Amino acid sequence: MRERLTERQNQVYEFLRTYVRRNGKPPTLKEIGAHLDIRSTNGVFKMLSVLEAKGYIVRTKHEARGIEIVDEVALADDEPPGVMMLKLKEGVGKRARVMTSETADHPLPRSRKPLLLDPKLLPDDADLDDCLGVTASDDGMNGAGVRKGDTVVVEEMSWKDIPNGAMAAVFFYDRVVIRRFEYVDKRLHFRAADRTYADESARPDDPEFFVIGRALVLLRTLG
Amino acid sequence: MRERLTERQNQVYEFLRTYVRRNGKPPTLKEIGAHLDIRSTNGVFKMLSVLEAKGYIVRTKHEARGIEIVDEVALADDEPPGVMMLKLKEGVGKRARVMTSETADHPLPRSRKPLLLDPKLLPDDADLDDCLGVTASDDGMNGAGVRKGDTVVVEEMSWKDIPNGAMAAVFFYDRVVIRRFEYVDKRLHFRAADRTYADESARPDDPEFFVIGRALVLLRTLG
DNA sequence: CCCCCAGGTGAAAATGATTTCACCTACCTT
DNA sequence: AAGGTAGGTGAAATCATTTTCACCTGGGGG
Repeated sequence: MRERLTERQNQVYEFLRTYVRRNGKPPTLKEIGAHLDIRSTNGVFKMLSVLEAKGYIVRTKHEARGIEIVDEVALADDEPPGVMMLKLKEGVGKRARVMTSETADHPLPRSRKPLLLDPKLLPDDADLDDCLGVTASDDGMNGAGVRKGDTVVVEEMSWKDIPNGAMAAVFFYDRVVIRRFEYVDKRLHFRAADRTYADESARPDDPEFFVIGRALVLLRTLG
Repeated sequence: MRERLTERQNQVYEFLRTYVRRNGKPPTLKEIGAHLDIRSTNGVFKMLSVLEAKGYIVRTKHEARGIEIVDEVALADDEPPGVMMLKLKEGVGKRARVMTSETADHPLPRSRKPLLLDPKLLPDDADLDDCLGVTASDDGMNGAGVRKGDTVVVEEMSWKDIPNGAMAAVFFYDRVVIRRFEYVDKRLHFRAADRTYADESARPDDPEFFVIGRALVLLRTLG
């Protein structure tokens, strides 16, 4: 396993990844600095040196944009229990923000494999930076067309911001499921769309139920 | 249609594409020259100017490796009755080939709006260049989780290459629908997954039934 | 025959980008 | 309090790349 990155280092790393995906080439030190508010290219330079030392990137000396991102070979036991990291293609000019595990109230295990998704598929008010993909782990929303194994793009947000009746991704114990969300009588309600699955409800502070966010897009591999 | 390239120009263009795919970034003028035996970077510079003028690349002035390969999406000007063009992101560089109407036996009206899709979602044997997105126009596959309005990524292919039992996108009269495909008794069979929809069958040469291709991925905007 | 075009050569000028140098500031640990 | 680590500032030095300038070449077509 590679040495862990600090939050700041991870910000640089994630910026590199999104930049490359977006622009087809690595950024310059100046661009990295501009996006992460590091005024001196040397600050960036040192940061990259650390990333290289830890094995996350490889650089070529003196080469313009001489950065290569090293692909992590996902270990079997490190595999995501239903949550993967989504990288969204966005228009030029928008700033990438990194969602670290610490940002969420719950530690969400993530895959390092990004998925591309066209932002046109998302509603305009969705914040691209807060989106991630989860895998529905049951057939509780079969009646609404969401099946076990489907990938669902979720905009991470507090349950407070999810409108009643919207579809949400929820951490139930240790699995991610999709449910119709409702907040009534000071309780969170998770309604399944299948008779064989029971509706659930919980107090907002119940640690066994964690609302990841609003479900936006469904992706399914057919065949 | 873009102006044609001369042989030499095409060599440069193809080199750009392969370089980007292999290295995750565009080459420098010197590198291009080295591979194509052009000693002066200026020779390369002019060559690139031509490619840009003809619309094959876009450059950013003064930027190191400031080359982008342009995907052509030349399409009919009328809006889609269920078919849109899909653009697939491949590796780092963008790539899309236009499936012209002439390629298919049937004229497929297409939207000008490309959609990005991560190739990881597709099976390895699928040819990215043959993929396009269609909109399911009925609920005939509801039982299989495909609903009216869903976007389905289809790999264009002859019905001869679609395995029995696979999901396929089919042009029924004037609408695109998804059905389970089967070729039995010298007839094409299209089976719905909903009792309220009848199964259909047709002779291979029936002009009213045109098989667009194999259904690979489902995309649905939730909400 | 002459002119134009695709393709080039070479070198110098002008930016872009990376590296090095010399210090600095929190914060955490011993 | 001392020392290490993560993250930074600024400017100068150096190397990388692009762009411009001036001029060359060989094969068509009028």
